[in-house]
Amino acid sequence: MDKTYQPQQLEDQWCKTWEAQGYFAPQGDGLPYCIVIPPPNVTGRLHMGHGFQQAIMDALTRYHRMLGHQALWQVGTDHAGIATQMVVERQLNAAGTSRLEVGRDAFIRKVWDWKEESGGIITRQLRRLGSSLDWSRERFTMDEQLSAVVEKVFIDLYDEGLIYRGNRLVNWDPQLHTAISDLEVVSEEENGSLWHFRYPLADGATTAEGDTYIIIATTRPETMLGDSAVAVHPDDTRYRNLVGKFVDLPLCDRKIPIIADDYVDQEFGTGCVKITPAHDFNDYEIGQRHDLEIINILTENAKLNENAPPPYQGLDRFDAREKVIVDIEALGLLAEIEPHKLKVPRGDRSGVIIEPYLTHQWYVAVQSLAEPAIEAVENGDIKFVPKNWENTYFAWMRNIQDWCISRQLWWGHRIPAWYDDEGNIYVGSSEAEIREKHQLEESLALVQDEDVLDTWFSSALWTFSTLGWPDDTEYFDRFHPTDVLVTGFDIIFFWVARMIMMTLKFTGEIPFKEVYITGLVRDEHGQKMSKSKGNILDPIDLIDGISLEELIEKRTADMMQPQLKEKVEKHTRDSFPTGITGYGTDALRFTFYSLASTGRDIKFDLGRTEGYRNFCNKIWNAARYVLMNSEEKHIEFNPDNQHLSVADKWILSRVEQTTKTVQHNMENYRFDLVSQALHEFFWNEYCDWYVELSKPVLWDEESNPAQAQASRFVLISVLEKSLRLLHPFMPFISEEIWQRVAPLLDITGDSIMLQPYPTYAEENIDSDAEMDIDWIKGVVIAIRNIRGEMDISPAKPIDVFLHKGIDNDKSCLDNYQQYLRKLTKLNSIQWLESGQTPPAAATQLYGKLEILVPLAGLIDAEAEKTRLEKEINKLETGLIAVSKKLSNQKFIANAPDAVVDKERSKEKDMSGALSALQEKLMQIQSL
RNA sequence: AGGCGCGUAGCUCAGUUGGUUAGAGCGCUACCUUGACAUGGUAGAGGUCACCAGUUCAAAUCUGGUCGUGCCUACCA
Repeated sequence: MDKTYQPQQLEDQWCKTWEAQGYFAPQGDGLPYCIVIPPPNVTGRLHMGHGFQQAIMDALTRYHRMLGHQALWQVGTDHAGIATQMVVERQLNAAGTSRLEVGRDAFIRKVWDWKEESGGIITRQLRRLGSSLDWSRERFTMDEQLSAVVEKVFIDLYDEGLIYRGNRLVNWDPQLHTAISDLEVVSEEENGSLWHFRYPLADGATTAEGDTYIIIATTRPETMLGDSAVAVHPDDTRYRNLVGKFVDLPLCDRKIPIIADDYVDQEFGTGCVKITPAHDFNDYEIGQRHDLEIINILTENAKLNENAPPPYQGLDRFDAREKVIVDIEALGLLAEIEPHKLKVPRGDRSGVIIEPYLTHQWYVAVQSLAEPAIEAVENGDIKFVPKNWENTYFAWMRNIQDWCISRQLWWGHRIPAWYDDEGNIYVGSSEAEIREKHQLEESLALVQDEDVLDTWFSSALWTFSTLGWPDDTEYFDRFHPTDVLVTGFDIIFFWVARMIMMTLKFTGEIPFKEVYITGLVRDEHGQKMSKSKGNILDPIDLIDGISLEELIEKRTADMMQPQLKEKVEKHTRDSFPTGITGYGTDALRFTFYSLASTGRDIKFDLGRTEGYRNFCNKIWNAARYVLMNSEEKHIEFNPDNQHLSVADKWILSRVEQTTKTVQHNMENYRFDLVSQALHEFFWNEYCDWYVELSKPVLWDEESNPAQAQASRFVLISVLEKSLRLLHPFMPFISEEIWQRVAPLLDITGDSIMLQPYPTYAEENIDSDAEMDIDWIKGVVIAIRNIRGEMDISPAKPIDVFLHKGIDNDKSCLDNYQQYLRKLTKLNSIQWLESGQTPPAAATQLYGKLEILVPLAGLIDAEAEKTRLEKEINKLETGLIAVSKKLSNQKFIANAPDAVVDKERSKEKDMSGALSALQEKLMQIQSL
């Protein structure tokens, strides 16, 4: 083995081998265990959030596979309608053409080409992470079979009346020319203005105060051209007399009514609201209530249409706004311009301001679907982890709106609906089928709906469509409901809720038993990672490493807003002045686990990745040590208990305890605690102590061959077991080392990933051994402490005396002297009987036992004095706290006996130690 | 405006049903290349657990409030 761990060399090869051998497919006849992957965008790239979630799903899958379950991690990708279409459109634009120019069929062919070309990127990245996905069952939302399910679901829901076509206001993206759902709109606070316009009262009416006009306020002045009323509150005495009268709408040559509606807030502005039913969701509602005219003044590009007065027709909405303001001012009707903060709705893809826009769209009536979906979580069939996310789910589900599922795109599942000349709607799987079903004449022309379905519509069917429902139910029957869904809280509404609704509706089953909601990975400053912020990290770059220049190039390429380039470059140079070192997949994965606690934000800390790369190196070198000491040596399997040293028994006990901790925390999805337990065990127990304790035994084999052989066996078998414990989290290094270690134990098997996961066996816990090793550690640390604090060269052998100990201390010294000698470089260690007088020395305590290093020639009495004083001081403060507690009668009376006893013995130990140290201090002072 | 979360060592975070002298990693200081590992070893410094009340024999932990901070939902034109 190489002297240092070099992940790049071994990871690639194992990815390929595992997959080629078919290890990722479910095997055996154990309990089925299934996770479906949240399908990433087929033409996308992996980001840190993916990396994090893949790491978790892979750990779960590998863990269950090793537990003997039939583990299936179902893989697949999503067609990502808008995102993918946008990319291809941009390519066409760059080539000087456009979607409309090439036409629908050719465009869709181009998208498929792009999918073929780029679709492999993300799946290659997934493989690099070591994800044990069953690639033989890879699915794509636009596959024939999945598309058939989409179609069936649409038709069935339509036939049941749960899908309908409606003409209402939607969120319209004027750049992408499509409707989007409420969830795809992000509203951010921005600075704007509130314009106050005077609307003259018609027919000589006046307000209560005698004004001939009323003042309305608006943040979108151009919409006044579509006003069809002015509303006031019915109780508002200022305007009560005006209700039923009219205003002359400026610039429009139109009279519009003044209506009363309690939607109006009397306190805000003047208490008069202009009502534009075609361009505002609230106004639309009011329009419905009062039967107002709906005047659409925009085209689908958000330019003013023929319903606007001629001077404005053809203007862009923002140009129209400027002109309206100028014209109103010219008429002397501009009362005031007030700075105003408002929430501006923007499309999450395009970033442009969304317009409420009246169009025909398809909707799912979700009310009846929502009820059972709520119940499934209420009654515990589906559990969220952490549980508090259930509140978020309930809050949304109980106030759910019908789902707009049509998108004015070309890339996606085309809506299976046809229209005749008279606008009749026919829904079915094909034109031919519809003609037959409805007995339509050949001469009747039918035209298919131009639109496609929201990508989330097909994603909602993902658990059952990927498993073969409804025709090929072998996998569906075995693996559905799936065991757990691993996803981020940002898509609880988009995806999780919709999956629950659709799956219950169509299969009668829940889609998954648990939903593990992960935190969101943020950058080192806690900022959300996004392309426009330029703080995106590609997990592959942390694995392989990347130079600063390449990273800048990557982050600034293909930006939607090129003006941000400079900022992104600077930010990148500040964050990674020397680029990023490659840390390997195992280190990256372990970082993710260590950060996977219950919080909702995960600040990614590269320092931890480096730490875990070092951990890998530690594992690597511990294995080197084991192999170097085992090669060409006789290994006695299952040695007789009598030949096991206390260290052997101890490490066997510790690995057992670790197994228990891992198991317990895996059940609760506490990957942070799992990784902590494994790290702690392997580094601080196996490497720091057990390996060191094994040295004196192995290096002195002649004097006790049976014991050396026993230790060698324990050394190897605990390493082997540790590798199995580690494997779900660090698949590559564990496999690489296991391949070399397993043969020493005559373990047959081609891969660690198919080996059994260690399970807890209480009989291996040995508390006597643990106590004795604690003694050894305690004494060793005491001696090292004196060395360190007294600045004694590690190279200098020293003499140690033990004094005032109890019987156990004496027998421990007798039994474990060789360990002490090896670990602390002793010249001699001697037991002083109670009658013997110790020399002047530096002192440490282990319980009652005094560990003494004589001053002679080594130690500065002043330094020891300072050290003792510090120690005494610490004890005194501790003792005061304990005594105070014990002198409190209420404490004695109320606290459980165990707690009181513990405090009592603590007091005894502390005061014993205190007086011992005080005595030592006096001794030193008297020198 | 409502809802949720967070505030523990310089940094990133643990702390399970209230009972430890409050922990880990990184960073920092000193010493050390000794036969697995300098991607290392040994020792050490560093926290009045945001603040204020309350419950309790006992609060980082429970309750209320304050301040700070982040997110989500709904929005006033």
